[in-house]
Amino acid sequence: MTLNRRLAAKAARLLPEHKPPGSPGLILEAALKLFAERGYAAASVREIAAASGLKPATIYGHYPSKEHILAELCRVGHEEQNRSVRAAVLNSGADPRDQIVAYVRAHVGMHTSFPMLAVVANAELHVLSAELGAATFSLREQSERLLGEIIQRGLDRGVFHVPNAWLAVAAIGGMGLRVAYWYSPEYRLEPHEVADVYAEYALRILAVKTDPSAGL
Amino acid sequence: MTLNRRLAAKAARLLPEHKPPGSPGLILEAALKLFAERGYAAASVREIAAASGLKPATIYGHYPSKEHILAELCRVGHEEQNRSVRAAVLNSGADPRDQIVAYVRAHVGMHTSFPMLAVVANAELHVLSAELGAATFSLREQSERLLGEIIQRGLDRGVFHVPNAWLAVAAIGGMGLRVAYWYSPEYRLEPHEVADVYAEYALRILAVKTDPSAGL
DNA sequence: CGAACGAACGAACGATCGTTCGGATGCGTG
DNA sequence: CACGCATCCGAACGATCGTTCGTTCGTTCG
Repeated sequence: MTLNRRLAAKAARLLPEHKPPGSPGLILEAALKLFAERGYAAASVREIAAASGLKPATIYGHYPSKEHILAELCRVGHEEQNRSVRAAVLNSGADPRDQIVAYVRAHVGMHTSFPMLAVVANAELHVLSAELGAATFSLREQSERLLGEIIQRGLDRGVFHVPNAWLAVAAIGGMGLRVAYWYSPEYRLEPHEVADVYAEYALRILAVKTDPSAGL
Repeated sequence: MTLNRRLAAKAARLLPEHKPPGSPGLILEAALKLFAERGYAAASVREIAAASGLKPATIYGHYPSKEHILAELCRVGHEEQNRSVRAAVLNSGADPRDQIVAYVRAHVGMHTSFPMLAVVANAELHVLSAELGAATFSLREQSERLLGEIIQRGLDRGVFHVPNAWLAVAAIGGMGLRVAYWYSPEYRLEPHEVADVYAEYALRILAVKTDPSAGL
């Protein structure tokens, strides 16, 4: 179970709208897999090239540097996460409880659907220079603030009960983040099962009074 | 807030009982800081040597390889974590609820007290060969199994209510893990505050019926 | 047909990597 | 003083790193 691998997922996955056509897309996909499995610093441009069916020199015809490839992956990952949770919350009505459920479901869903993208976008982000990471930092802050605002609204309305809104953000965000490392499609658990259970956990953390007849 | 750093902590911390005297201790401490901030692959032996006040060649008089230094840090980190949670649980009586509180408090306490050690021991573990990582893997599995057994006992006794014990382990463990990345001693939050709140969150995740008069 | 162009490549650049080796230095013990 | 022993270091090893340069190739378009 606890194997000597960084994450359980074995295949890189990139949405068509985030994967440019042709060689740039192949490069991005190969880099995603290598960055996720070995880490940015331990993955060489030569390995990325080989995995893309190209030669190292060709990479630089499509990306100015190795760091730019990482920056693109981080941006894409955070963009997908931000887009996902924002859409989910907007579709969930005005009740903070529904919004939390929508947010956590989308957040966890992102980490089960794109585990490699999530791992790279979060664990390798610190490598980026302030300039190359600016877009990603902004997206990350947006998502975090959205969760914070939902929780604050729930507190103001008296439907949530936690001593510290920020600690709830950290706890709910943190447990979702970790999913990307252990989730594998060949698991006994379907993505929606994980998402549903984690959404329930989030409600419990926030001490929402639930219908006892709903059972476990 | 969301700065371009891997973790918020700024100083490496190593318990005296885990820090060998003399140069080996200095090397271990310097490597801890560099591995935590930049990652194992991005930190060079020359940097570790400079930070220890030594020359690169001297490192190899105390450790056979760079990987052995990481292996030692991972082992120390997981040993401290394992020792801490085991002691806490043993001191907490037979009630699974008390055991969960003790476990989570110790677990979170480890991540606030030794954030760099926790980050390195968890995020860089995958680098180690099966041989060099064996001791660490064993400790990690022990800790995880202990948490799983506590939760299972609580389920059997009917004091916990979750649909899936493993998902609860993942959620509770995951939210604690993440603390090491954002916690900083210069925060407004004391370590015990974080630990107490997270212990409460764990109880809520497990749907323990608490005294409503206890407030938030 | 021939000019223009983007994509891909072979080869090499300087830099840095982990690591090794032989020797210098200091110190406690005979 | 002479010795053994551990510590430390200067210098260098081969390997690999990210990146660049000049060129070749196939396609497109006038």
